[in-house]
Amino acid sequence: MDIDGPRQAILDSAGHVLIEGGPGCGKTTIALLKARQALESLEDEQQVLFLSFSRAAVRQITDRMGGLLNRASRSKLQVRTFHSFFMDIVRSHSRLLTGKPASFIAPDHEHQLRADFGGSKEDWLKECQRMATVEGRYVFDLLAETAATLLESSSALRALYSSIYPLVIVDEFQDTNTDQWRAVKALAAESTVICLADPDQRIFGHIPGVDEERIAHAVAHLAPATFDLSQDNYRSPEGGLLSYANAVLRNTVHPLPDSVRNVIYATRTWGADSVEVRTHFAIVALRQYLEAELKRVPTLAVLATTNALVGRVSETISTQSVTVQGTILPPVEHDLHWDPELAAAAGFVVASLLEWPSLAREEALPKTLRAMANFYRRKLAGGTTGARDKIRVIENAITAFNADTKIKSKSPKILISAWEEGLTLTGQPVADWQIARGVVRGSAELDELFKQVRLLRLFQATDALALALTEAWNGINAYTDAAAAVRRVLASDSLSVAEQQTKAVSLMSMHRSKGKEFDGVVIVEGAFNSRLLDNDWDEERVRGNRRLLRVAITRARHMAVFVRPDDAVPLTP
DNA sequence: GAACATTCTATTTTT
DNA sequence: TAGAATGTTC
Repeated sequence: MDIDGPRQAILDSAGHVLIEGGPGCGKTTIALLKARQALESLEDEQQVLFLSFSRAAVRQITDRMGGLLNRASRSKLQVRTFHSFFMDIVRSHSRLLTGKPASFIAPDHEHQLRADFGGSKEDWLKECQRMATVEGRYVFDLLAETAATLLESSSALRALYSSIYPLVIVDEFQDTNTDQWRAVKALAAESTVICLADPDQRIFGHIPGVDEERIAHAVAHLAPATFDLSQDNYRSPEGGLLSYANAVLRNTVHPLPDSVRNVIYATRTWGADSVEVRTHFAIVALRQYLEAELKRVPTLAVLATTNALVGRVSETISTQSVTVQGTILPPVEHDLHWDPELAAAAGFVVASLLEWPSLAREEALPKTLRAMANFYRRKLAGGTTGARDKIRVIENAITAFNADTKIKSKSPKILISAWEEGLTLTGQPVADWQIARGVVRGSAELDELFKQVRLLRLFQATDALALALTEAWNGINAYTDAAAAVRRVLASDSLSVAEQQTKAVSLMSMHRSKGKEFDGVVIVEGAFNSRLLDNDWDEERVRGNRRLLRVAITRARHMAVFVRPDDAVPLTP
């Protein structure tokens, strides 16, 4: 990167700084250079703090750091998520507020507690507050608020953190929520703050506390030196992708550049011409094209507005597809970036089956049914209200089973007759897993479980699972405590794709793609939901989706392919 | 009380 | 297409 006029001015400025600019303009790079410069004048115990939102973003920044900073500098630059920074503050100082040592409630545990608690959203928030103040137990959502309150209420604490971190860099500043901003503001009293922002990448406005006016707040409160790098583009300088993305954002006329292609499907057809198969086709074609252009294996992202559509595409491209013209599309190996908890919950049901041969009927079946009820608890926590009925039905079945009265519902009946038939396991984990998985079929509920369990493969869990199960094999006919063994594997970080080497093809929601980049992206639009634009939407929602589209298009370095229904609304006039 | 059939509707999320 | 809401049948 050239250090031009504005960049030199950033390096020379002494007070708070606001750097604005679009995707690929080099905000992060100049911030890292600024950090490198600041590090030279720091005392031994002082560090530079770089705050971002997700672990994926932290990793991205850390990777970038490698080329710019030497080892000594890197160790003095703390790149962290807001959550981990706030968690440290709460852990170390929350006694000031509650007089109790702090402990934390992890998200999956919170889901469980939430499902057991029942009650409305407001009641649950009150309960979280109560757990925090009375018991010193914090759900993750309360970390920012608590840390901000601590920093605001204790000048000694502010002084302490500002002395350790004289320079604080805040990434994606436009999406900070009220509490994150309160904490930053408190630190800004004595530390220098650098905000990196792009108002047009504000795509989390729907989250409570995220405010359209955030950048204006910062300007009013910090009076920062402001720099605009929006003219620069280091990501896709030749392809016209950024200028097309900006035209989509502003709804202005723009010719379709060569680096943007459209694939159209018929709204009312299924099977060979469905969105999923057309997307499969687009992925294969784009991969082939870019591989020839770049002479290497390209990285691709498949993006949609909803996780549901992303999941459907994942399922389709996992197996061979046949297009309407009869072209055979091979399965595409890929990473699926989304919450694996539901798949894990389904996995526990299959795991419980692996214990069957060594357990008594009275023990085995309730265990499996409870695992099934837990699967629906997880769904309930995710917002599917219909899951409540399913849980009730399963619990009724457990009661009836224990009382030896007639069971009415279908899924428990299927499981019971599967038990009667007996399950023959071999000691080979992979084969046995498939045998057990095969039992989970035949009713709407079991089929749904089966679908979810299949997704576990996409979280790269199979190797770890097989290993854990090998150890759990009792040498005769069953896996001892298989459910617990599987739980250990799935609960460990082995499922978080972020930690692993990424595959060439990644599937995720557009929101998740923020801050990442790929050689090519496939942007998928659904026919019934997951629309990119819709004439029925109000202006606010259209503006929001145009920002989201700009983020999605600019993830690509070389090419973006749209898969859209034939009645799609044009992106530019 | 549970299953099945019918009709209507349709964001986004990190730790 | 999936999910929710509602109605009908056993």
